[in-house]
Amino acid sequence: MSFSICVAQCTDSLAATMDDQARIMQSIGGVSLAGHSVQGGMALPPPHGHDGTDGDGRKQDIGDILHQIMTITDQSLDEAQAKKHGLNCHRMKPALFSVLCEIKEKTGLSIRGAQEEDPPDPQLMRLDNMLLAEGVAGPEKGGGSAAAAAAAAASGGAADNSIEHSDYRAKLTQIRQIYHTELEKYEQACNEFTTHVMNLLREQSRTRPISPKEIERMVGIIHRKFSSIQMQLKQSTCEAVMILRSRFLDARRKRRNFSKQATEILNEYFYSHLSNPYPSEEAKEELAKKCSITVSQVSNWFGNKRIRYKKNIGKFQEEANLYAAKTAVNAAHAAAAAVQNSQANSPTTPNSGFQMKDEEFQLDSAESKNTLLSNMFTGSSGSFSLPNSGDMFLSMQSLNGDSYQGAQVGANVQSQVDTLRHVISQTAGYNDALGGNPMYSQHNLNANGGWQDATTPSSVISPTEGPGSVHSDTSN
DNA sequence: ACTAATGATTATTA
DNA sequence: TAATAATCATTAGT
Repeated sequence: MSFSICVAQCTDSLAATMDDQARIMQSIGGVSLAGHSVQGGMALPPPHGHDGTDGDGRKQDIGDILHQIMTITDQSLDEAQAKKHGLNCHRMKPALFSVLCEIKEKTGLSIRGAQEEDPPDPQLMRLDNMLLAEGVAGPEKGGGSAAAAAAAAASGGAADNSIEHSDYRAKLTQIRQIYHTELEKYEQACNEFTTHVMNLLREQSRTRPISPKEIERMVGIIHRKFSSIQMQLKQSTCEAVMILRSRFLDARRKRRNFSKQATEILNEYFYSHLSNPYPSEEAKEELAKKCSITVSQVSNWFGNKRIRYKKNIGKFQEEANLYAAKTAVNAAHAAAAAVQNSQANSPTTPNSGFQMKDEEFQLDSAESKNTLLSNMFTGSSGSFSLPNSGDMFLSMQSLNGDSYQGAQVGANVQSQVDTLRHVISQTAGYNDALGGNPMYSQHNLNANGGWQDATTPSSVISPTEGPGSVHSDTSN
């Protein structure tokens, strides 16, 4: 028992100085023997047996033996081996052994309640889960930083974003590597230590009674000690990951403005779908591809744009006009191409896709304006009522704006557009000419309330109210 | 330096 | 769950 305590203490010191195994290994021999002698001292006479009643030579003999045991560690290894051999062959050895067995029996220090402790430590589980989630533990995913770098290189504009990402991953890999090497080291040390202790105990079992169960228990103690060290490692690894993560999150706040081209594309889509600026998932993907940004960036952009547009429509008038004109020109080209091809339902040019969309947009916006008008008259225009009252007529005019665009396109095209419209309306859930993607989300149908009320796609012709007009809203 | 613009994040909502 | 609204933090124009 005392021996096991000593070993446990040793493992404590081991936790402190993992690197100095040899020293610990050595010390364990010394301490254990010393501890043994303490226990022996309780039941047996002291080494030199100077109790006055000592008339018996046997006791002297035992005293000598114990003394030798005590001093065995002070001698060199060879000497000690020889002494040990001598002791083992001593005629008193079996007697001493049986005495020890008896003592052990009496003191009842056998393995009691070996407490098969295996309630998985909740904290350890938490740590494990977190490490697993963060990709530190568990299977290596992806090609690590190499794959990240490759992806960054491949995706052009998105590289900026990925560079930071790969940086993060590189650091994570570093942590991961350290974690694994340390874990391996611990494992190895644990095994070495266990075998060492087991050998030691087996060796000692020749001089004192040690049951296999005790050895097992000892191994259990050692393993528990090592797993507590492991937990420390896991804990500090978790901390490191958390720190890295927080830094990365901070870094992620850094932003870069999208390229002019990207904003152009996004704005084009936004203003040509002003009545329902909610791109479907597919549309988002396409926009993301075109702009070399991620889908979530597209979502962010539209979220921001919608809210900012709605907040201060006046401010965006100029922009709206600009893009409306642009799309009108596009539509004109597309329509012209459609006329030339006179193949309304098999659009092959990229522009024809736009043309269709524009057509749809115009329909939409006309409708939305109508609903808007009725809403306005019933007095349900919400926060925009005051500033928009002036825009009312402009909104009406913007209906003409459509026809204005049509006029721009050319009256002769109008009939063709009409046939197109027919084709479109006939083709239930028609697809985008570009990739067969449905460019309109279902929001088209059910988003009337929120957006269209607030939105007042104002006149393309008249840039009436300047940006600084009296919109009650005060932007930051 | 100050401010507007803008991309991203967070909390709330339907 | 996606959209909104508010807010943060950086960029960019003056």
